[in-house]
Amino acid sequence: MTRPQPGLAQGWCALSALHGRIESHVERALQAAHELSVREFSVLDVLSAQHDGEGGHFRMHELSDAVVLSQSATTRLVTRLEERGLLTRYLCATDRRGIYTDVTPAGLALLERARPVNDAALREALAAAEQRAELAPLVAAVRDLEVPAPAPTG
Amino acid sequence: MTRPQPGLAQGWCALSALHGRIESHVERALQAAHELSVREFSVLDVLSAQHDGEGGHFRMHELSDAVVLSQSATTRLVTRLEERGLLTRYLCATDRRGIYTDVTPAGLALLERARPVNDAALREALAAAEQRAELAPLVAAVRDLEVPAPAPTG
DNA sequence: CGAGAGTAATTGCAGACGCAGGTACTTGCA
DNA sequence: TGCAAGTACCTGCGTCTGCAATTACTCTCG
Repeated sequence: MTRPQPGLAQGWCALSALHGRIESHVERALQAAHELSVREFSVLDVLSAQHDGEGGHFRMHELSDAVVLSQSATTRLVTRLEERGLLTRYLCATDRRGIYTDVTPAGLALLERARPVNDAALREALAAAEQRAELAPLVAAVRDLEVPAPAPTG
Repeated sequence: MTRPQPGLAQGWCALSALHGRIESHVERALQAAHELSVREFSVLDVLSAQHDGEGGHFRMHELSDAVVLSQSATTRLVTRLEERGLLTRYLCATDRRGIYTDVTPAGLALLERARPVNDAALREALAAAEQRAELAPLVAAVRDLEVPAPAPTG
C-alpha cells in the first residue's frame, strides 16, 4: 500500500479506494434517510438532469451506459424504481423495441429531498478521505471538477 | 448528464463513472486471462506490496479496510483465494482472535503474470475514458498520481 | 412479401456483497 | 478468580449484479 508499484496501478488504486469509501458512506446515508441506493439516486439524478434540457427521457441502453451498469441490472433497477412509483416506462413510438424511462413527480420530489443528504454525505466522505495522504491529491482533483468553468462555453 | 448540477455531485458523478468504466474493462480482462476479479487482484497486490517492505501479512480487518470491503466479504474473498492456493491464513500468536493473511508463492506468481494484463487494460480504459469531455480532467489527475515523486531511494 | 441479420429489452442462473447474529478471544474491574 | 464489555472473525439470509439465452422488433436484400 505504501508503495506497491510506481506505475499506473498507483493512480487506479487510489481512485478505487476513494470511490469505495465515498460510495459506502453515501450508500449508508441515502439508505437510512430515504431507502435509496447510490445507484438508484444516480438514475434519478441523471434522468432529472435530462429532464431539464430535453425531453426528459432515456432509452434503457443509454441509461445503462450513463450509470455504467449491465443491461440486465438496468432493467431490474428501473423495474424496482417503477414499482415504487418513482419512474415511468413507456414504449418508443417510432421503434417499438425501444423503451423510454422518465422520472415521475414523486421521483422528482424524492430526489430533491435526497439531494441534500447525498451532498452532505459526499462532503463528509471527501473530508475523511482527504486525511489519507495517498487520497488527498485525488480528492483535490474531484473538488476542482465541481465548478471547472462556469463560463458557458456553448 | 451534460449538465446535472453544478455542485459536488458533478465531481462525484465523474469519479463514479470513471471508476465503473475502468473496473468493468479490467474485470473482463483479468477474468478472461487468469480467472481473477479486480478485487482478488487487488488483494494479491496489496498483500504482496506489504510483503516487500514488512512482514508481508495483514489482519483481516486491515485487509478489508485496504480494499474497502465489509468484513464478511473479506472473509469469503480470502477463503476463495485460499482454496485456490494463492493465500495462506494463520493465527496471530499474541492475539488468538487475529488472523493473518499472506500471499503464497503461487499467488505471487499469478500476480506477476496478471500484472501486465491489469496494466494494459488500465491503459486502454483510461485512454477510452479520456475521450469523454467530463472524464478527461479526472483521467489526467489519475495519471499525475502515478509517479508523484520519482525521487530514487537513497 | 419473406428470410436472415442485427438491435433492444427481459429473464434464468450462479456468484458476490452487506447486514445482522453468533462464536472465540482479550481486557477491565472487583 | 470471575464476570461484563469489547474486539476479531465467521455464517445465515436476502439482495443485487453480470453473463448467457430468449423474446420482440426493425432493417436489408432478393
